[in-house]
Amino acid sequence: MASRIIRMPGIKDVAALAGVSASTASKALNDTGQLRAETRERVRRAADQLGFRPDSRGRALASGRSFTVGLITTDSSGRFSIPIMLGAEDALSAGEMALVLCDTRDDPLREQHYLKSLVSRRVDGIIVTGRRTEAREPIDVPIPVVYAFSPSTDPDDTSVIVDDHGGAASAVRHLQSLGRERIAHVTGPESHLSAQIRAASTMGAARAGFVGQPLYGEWSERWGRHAVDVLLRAEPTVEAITCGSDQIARGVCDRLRELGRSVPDDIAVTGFDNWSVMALASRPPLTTVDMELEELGRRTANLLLDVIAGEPRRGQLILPTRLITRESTLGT
Amino acid sequence: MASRIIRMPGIKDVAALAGVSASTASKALNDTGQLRAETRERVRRAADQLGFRPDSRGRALASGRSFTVGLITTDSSGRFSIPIMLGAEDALSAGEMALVLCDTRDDPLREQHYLKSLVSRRVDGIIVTGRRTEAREPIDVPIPVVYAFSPSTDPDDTSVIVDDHGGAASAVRHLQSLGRERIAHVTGPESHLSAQIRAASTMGAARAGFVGQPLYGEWSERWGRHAVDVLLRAEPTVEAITCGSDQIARGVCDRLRELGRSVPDDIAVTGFDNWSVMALASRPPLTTVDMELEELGRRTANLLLDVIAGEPRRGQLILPTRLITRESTLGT
DNA sequence: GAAAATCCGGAACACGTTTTCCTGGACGAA
DNA sequence: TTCGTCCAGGAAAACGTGTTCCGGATTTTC
Repeated sequence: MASRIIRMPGIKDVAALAGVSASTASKALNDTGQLRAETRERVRRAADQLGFRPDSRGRALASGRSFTVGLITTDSSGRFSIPIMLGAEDALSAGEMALVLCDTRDDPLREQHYLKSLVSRRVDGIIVTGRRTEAREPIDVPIPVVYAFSPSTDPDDTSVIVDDHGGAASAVRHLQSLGRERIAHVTGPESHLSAQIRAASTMGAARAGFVGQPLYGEWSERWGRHAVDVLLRAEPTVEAITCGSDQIARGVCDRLRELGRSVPDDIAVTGFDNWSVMALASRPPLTTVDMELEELGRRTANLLLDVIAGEPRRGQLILPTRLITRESTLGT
Repeated sequence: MASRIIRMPGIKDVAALAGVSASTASKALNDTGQLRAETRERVRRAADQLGFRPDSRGRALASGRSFTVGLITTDSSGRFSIPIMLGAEDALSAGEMALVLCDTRDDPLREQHYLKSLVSRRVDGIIVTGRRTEAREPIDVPIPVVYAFSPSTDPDDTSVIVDDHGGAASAVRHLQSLGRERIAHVTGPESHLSAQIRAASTMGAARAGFVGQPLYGEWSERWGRHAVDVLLRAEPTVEAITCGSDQIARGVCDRLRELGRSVPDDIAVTGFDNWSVMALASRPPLTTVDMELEELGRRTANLLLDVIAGEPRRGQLILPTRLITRESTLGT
């Protein structure tokens, strides 16, 4: 149990114990000013002895910075924003920055509430992230902002986004390198930008080998299973299916197995997301495109630190994806 | 783009614009002291006009509180701690408290680092949560702490935990109410406390109807599928299988279907977690035990607020689970 | 009409740190 | 000796609030 709270030692207590003034103690602990080495050491020992931790509220006030950044996410369930968050937190904690979490639950009112709160806290910067890859309206605050995953509609804002285009193309090229030419694509709702981009990019990379039209549906295993029936009826000679998500790909694999088609011997399958609970549990495990969201979070945080330091990097930074190859294309 | 950062208006700017002193402005905005209504209104208008947001660093310093709580989690992937976190954040944001996120990634060194950082920030309180239900060593800080999901080993600490016992029993009672008596149990590693408790509780509730021994394995679909083979060989007359997780239950359903057994007509199945990506995608969708982790997060946060307010609630608070019934026991 | 009560608002301080400026002493050079 | 230089450390201000105390002005009471 935490001992009864008395009072935490302040720098004045340290100074008193070391027999110096508060300002001298500050200099000693921060390696600044002109002090004898012996004095520095004495102050340090006093600080250690008292378990002194400088009060960052005072420091924040004096330095004009709060050493805090806010993370605004609209994605409560967090499939995408959680890894981004963790990456950002990782990068920030290295620099003694803290990250305060604000989940708006897609409610504009809550978003306003959080923005006011963050401004009130004089946060050094804000990271904005969302569930979709569609550009979102920028937020209006007199504080450095970087957008992650969902870019700002203002091209002058700083955004870090996933290379959906390259990701989809990499899956196709991988299949082609395995000798598969006749490629189909099953993905989510056509209203989703990421579905559109992945589909367009797949068609572009597959060129003449692309069979039929992209099959738009929903981001679910059920749709993946159903799409297989639709596809095989129309295009029985298909050699590979790239999917817009791992969920869809898993449904595709399940249905193919039920129909007695071997994956990948008869038909190779790829997913998108590298969502381990889907990609690894699928039978067979999925070759899939990893968006490297944690790295995206790290990059976003570092970019934000640059902006805070006064080196604004305007525009969109597009991060590469990584293709993870597994049995659904390689076999055992 | 955020307009160039000039300087945020302080309370002195508001005061100057309203033609009063800073202290008067403070009183006007905080509804304290003795002021004419007219003066109050004038100050408020000035504040609005300037878009004044009080600097919470100053406020924190003056009030002795930071209006911030830290959340320490060891669970980077976040299956369990994410909903807890969101619930806590929800409860805290209502009280104008911010939540700073600290993911230790199970590294004691990082944990120490974060603790120092939180103490430095003079956080008002700390929530500690983990991946397992095993009790964990308490943290040593002169700040109010509440443990969520993973209780503290010190029974005098405040912990909020899930009623694994009641959850498992509720699934069994549900099956019994449907006329199923011969019940088996498939769960995770015996080394996991939650697996042990759920198994013991299942056996206790099933009484004479319990068939064989609990099947311990791993938290995976693969194990669920395999366990079905083991179970049916030894106990062909089983009427229902309760599982220690939704992943296992999904594997069980898949294997039963492959073997031509109908769920639930031949054998009913229940899961644990209500992890929607498993429970809803399973064929059929799973009757399962929801641990209500978001509510747990909310309760934890509110408890912490109580402790901060000086009303310590010692000991373990065990929150009830909720049984979600779906087709895997009810049929269509 | 004078004393007392009431109301309004300002000055000063506290919170904990960093930073700027300044002073007193030691020392070397002329 | 005297002046200048350099060094070690202290005093005070600054950051932005909230709060306590106090004085002046207005109203009430006798």
